[in-house]
Amino acid sequence: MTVGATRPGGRTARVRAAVLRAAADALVEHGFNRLDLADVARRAEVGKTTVYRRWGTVAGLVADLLTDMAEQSLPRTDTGSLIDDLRANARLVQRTLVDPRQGALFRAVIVAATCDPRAAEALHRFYAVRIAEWAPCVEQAVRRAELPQGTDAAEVIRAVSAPLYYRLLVSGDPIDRATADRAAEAAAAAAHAGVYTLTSGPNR
Amino acid sequence: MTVGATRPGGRTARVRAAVLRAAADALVEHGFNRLDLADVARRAEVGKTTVYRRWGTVAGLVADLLTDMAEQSLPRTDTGSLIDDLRANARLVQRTLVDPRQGALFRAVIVAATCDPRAAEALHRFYAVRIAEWAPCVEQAVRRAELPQGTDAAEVIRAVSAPLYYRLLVSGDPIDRATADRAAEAAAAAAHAGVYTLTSGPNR
DNA sequence: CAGCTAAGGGAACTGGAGACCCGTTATGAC
DNA sequence: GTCATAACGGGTCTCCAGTTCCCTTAGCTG
Repeated sequence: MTVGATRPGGRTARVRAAVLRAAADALVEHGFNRLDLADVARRAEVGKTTVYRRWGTVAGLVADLLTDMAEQSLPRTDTGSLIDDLRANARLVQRTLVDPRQGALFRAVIVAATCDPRAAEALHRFYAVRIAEWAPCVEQAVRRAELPQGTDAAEVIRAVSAPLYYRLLVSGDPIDRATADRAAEAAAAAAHAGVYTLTSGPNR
Repeated sequence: MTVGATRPGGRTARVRAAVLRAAADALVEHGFNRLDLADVARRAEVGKTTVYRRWGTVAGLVADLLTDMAEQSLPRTDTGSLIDDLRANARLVQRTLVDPRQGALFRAVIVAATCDPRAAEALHRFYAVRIAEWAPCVEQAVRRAELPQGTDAAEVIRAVSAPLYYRLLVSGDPIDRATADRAAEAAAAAAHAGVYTLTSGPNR
């Protein structure tokens, strides 16, 4: 029974993988708003109809791509020093955004998120996962009494990435290693000053 | 003579103003990638052909809109205290991004910049102007010896905005007044720590 | 291994964004 | 005032993204 059950085996998964890979390629080449689902289908060697039926719109496809991206994660460093961990994180983000393929892909998915609620939700989940992954290095610094009690770990991690994304999307300034290091140092300095404590304001 | 001279008088300027206003309205309502130049023409009560001829593409229109936006500027505060100036700046940005109309417009123009080089250049000019406008309050703090010599004023101002734009575009977290104040305090703390000095790294 | 059906694929169709043509209007020079 | 022409505007055409139709293929079940 339950004849109407879904059928996730073999072909379906293969098609999804091929289409997502093709979608990433196409996003890198043309960007979000020049993306054509027929082109994605051609690259994936899959029927155009299939792409339209399963994902419907460009934004829907990007949302699925983001869900897929959230699942594959990079291990964080754990040097035992807050500033070194933050610098490692900043440099990882910097390398990602500067990389022609990855950088273009991130720009594209961020654009998609501003255009479609599903893509936005997928993007926010993606970053929530990434931030949660790196938060422990701040929590450990608090436990080591390197940072004030009650420091918002997620907020510190966000503070590291923010200047890099700001340059990528807003100001257009170059994103070099020095920028990444400065972002990490700024976040550490602000955290030390107690700016990111949850309960109260800064204790200066 | 120079009969072939351009003709910027009366009608041309009126048309430009009407089209730019209509474009902003349409961007706020539909966002960048759902924007239709024919729809803009209708709103501006202007011929569709005119819009296509003068601006060509959606991105070109947005680039011109940004040029126009860069010209009208808001006066900055000058309280005589770095943290108060930065807080005022942060709150101004916060109010702008949270405002339904302004927030949507900024999202749209940032999206446009990721899709088109001309729009990107216009956006970067826009922010260069805004940052240069607020840099003096940091320079004064340096002169008052509130901040280390050689502090990169523009970088401090960017640091104030970055967390707010990061939330708007990337993480999707709410952008409230507390966020703005924290951004200002973090930038001030990092600047005090010497993170933004041009010549060397941090002097901690 | 047989058959049921979920999922994929080819091809024709359609609607609307954007390009083009050519007549009309208003600006600026004299 | 009048004339040359830059700029506007309505109507029409084209082309392709997205939809629909219906047939084919391949996963699961027993």
